[in-house]
Amino acid sequence: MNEAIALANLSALSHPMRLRAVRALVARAPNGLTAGEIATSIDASPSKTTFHLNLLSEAGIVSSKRQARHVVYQVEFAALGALLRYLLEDCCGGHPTVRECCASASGDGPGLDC
Amino acid sequence: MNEAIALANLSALSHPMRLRAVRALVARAPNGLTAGEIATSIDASPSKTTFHLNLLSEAGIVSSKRQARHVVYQVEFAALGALLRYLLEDCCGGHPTVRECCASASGDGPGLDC
DNA sequence: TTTTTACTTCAATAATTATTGAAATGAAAG
DNA sequence: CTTTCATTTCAATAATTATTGAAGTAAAAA
Repeated sequence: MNEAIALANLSALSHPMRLRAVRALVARAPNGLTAGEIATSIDASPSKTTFHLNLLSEAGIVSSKRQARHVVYQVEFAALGALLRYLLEDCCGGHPTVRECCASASGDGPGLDC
Repeated sequence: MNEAIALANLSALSHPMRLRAVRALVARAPNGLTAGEIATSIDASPSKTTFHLNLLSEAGIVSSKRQARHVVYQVEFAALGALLRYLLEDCCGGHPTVRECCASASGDGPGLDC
């Protein structure tokens, strides 16, 4: 992970349709969803969906493979993990406040209002 | 944290100057930096710097206060923590792969290549 | 109280990003 | 081999975001 990749990742996630697409894919992991299913779930036209999925794909946040007439998209958890790690470690300097927000998400730390 | 705030946060971070400004502020936390020092450190004109700092400020990622002739900016770690938590928990569903990338950033988990 | 320093605002322009809808492609079914 | 389905591509347009530089504001120094 480096600045350029992190920026591409952040840009890719910073659009409502794309963030929703990612969440839909997370909900259906590890099987993924077809482009058409994603289009339906985010209520977007086919070309719009392709446009946004391409950005996510170029950023490495999703991958795709053709299956017969469908194209199945899957979320790349490792890419998201790398982005979060970069933000936490390289951008926030591993600051305790930030680290504890991530830790408290797993229910083990003290309850913070993150 | 909700989708709209998360999107504003992601947008705010997805510009090279803004991400660098945040990193510069993290490096100087908790004291912060003046607008002029930030401008110097990211090599930007005064108005450009104000423009970008305003976006970060509106997103809640930085705060500012006037001190004599200077305006001192500080990074809001809680906001960054809330964003990371939202991404980890609400967007990634707390998926182990993502969680472990954050955990391994603190050096305690198994070494993953995040 | 004029000048200097530090920063912000504003309006014009440039650049990037997003949307639209029609045409094209790839793959299977008839 | 034509048709249908699923998706992508493309070109035109719209919308948003970023840059520029000049003018304005706030605070302290001269």
